[in-house]
Amino acid sequence: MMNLELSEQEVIRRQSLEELRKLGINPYPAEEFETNTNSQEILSKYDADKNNFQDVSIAGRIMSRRIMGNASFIELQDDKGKIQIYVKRDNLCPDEDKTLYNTVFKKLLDIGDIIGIKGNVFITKVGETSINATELKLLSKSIKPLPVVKEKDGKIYDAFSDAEQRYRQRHLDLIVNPSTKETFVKRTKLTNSMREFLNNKGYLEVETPILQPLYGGAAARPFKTFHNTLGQTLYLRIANELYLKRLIVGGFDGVYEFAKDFRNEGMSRFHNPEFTQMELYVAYKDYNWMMDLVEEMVEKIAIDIHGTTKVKVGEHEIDFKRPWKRYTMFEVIQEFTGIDISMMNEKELAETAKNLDMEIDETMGKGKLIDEIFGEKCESKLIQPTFITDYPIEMSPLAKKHRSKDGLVERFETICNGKEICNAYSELNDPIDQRERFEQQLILGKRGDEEAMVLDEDFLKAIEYGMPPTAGLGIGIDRLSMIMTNSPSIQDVLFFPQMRPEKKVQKDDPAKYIAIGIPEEWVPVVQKSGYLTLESMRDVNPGALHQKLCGTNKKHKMGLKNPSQDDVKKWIEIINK
RNA sequence: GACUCAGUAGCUCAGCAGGUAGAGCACAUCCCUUUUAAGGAUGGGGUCCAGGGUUCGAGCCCCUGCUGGGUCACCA
Repeated sequence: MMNLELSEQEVIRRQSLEELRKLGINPYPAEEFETNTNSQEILSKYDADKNNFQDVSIAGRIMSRRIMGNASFIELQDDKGKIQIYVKRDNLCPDEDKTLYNTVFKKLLDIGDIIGIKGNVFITKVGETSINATELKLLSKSIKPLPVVKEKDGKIYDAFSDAEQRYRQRHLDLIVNPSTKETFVKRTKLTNSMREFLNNKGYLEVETPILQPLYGGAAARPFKTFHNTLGQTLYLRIANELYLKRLIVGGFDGVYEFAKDFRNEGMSRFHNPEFTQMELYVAYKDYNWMMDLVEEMVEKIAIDIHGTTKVKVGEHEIDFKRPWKRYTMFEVIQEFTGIDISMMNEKELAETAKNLDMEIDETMGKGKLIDEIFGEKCESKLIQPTFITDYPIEMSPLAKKHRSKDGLVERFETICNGKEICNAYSELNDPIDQRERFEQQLILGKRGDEEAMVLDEDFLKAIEYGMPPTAGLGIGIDRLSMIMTNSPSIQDVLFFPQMRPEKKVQKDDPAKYIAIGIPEEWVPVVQKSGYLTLESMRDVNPGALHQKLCGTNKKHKMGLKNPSQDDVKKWIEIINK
């Protein structure tokens, strides 16, 4: 009997599975299949004159098949790429028994199956380096057909491109779209390169709590959870800043963490509810020093990934070569608007913003207005990596007051491709000042600012013991990855971006059908005919239903004995009772 | 959250002026036998996202919802 839930191709593959078993072939063998090379190595190092690679063992997934009489070609894809396998009947089956070729290979294997191949490398008439298979072993049977993508001269045909499917079924995306794999390899190179850089400087990689009794270190709304044993509300961290600073207080001079942070806010091309930041704190340094470090580090990353400081991103070429431009906030605003706002008071700033066609409201203070003008008129125009320094104090409750400029803090952000990629301060280590800044945040919070920071008594206590002057940095790994991989969306650099869960179709349990007298074997037929719930059958015409059911039975060659019209009528009567 | 576009075969996509649902690849059967996104022939495969409405008749028109993309807003 056919399984009505499955597509025709799935049914055929399951049948193949059974036939393989009948032939004594385990479609899911347990033992190791030892490989001694991979596609990339063969393609780059095979040399016909040297006659190397004459005893290779390789494993991977069948991506295409061109089957002919007694000689066929398949494309095998492994971790590193694709290579063509030449399968000739008499090479694979030198003996009388040709079952492995005629039946197993030709009939029972499919695109998507994972196989092991042993053989020797040669170059075909057409000039393609290939493996002549002398052994073929099924390693895992695929019972769901893969999207089929073809490619010629770098041109992709029938691409698997539906964004929803690519994100929800990332495994398929990875199998079928080599560029997806490349993106994630680059992302890992990026973090490896950064980690190597920081380790070489002697900084210590640490881990700090993700579940925090208070959330701090950034302005954002948190995810809230509950610990049963402690009977306590906990928050997923929005940042790890306050914990890393405690470690600086504790006497580490340089600590860093690659941190997954969580923010309960909107999602977009640039925002995922969980994202990765690298935060670094170094004692006895200031923000000027940190700018030098960022330049050096990101330049190295670009070279490690691309072999050059120049990276193509969308329509732009971004050059990470040091030194990068540095502007103060006031300078950059003057550059892009022609207006010097450095001496303006709140009223004048509001006036200026209005003249620049910006929407403002009364609640905006001086700092917010400056930030808005920058965000609106400058940020998106900064394509090459650029440091913006000296932010208004209102926006930065954890940054040290500027050594010489009133009303500002020692803070910089790095803007690249029109987006912020890092944020850094000379960290505030004056405990009295810090307390006052928190208190100002509390006032904001009471006024309804949901992102205002909460006062962390434990943290204050820690820095009261004395925190050395410290430079701190947060760098957005996802955003930097987007730039380094030329990805337009954050979803492209996260293996499993957050998605709304797929809604399941509502379906009644078979028992409910059986309870009203429908024979068990008819339940799938009824559901296949479109009646997924008993309720949906309430108002149907019994005659029509009878016809439909018999039709489904016939169409799908179920071979069931049709119910009588009376039977069907009775079912509906029961439902309507 | 707002606006906007989209959802049709396993995959990529057509479909019109409302009139029996199409192509290529994939799949099956047969022929060919060193091919390169595609050798040839034949064939099977659809809840046209869901639910309502208009209509003699809806994949198409209208309404509601679901899911996704894009832009904007909050934000990194």
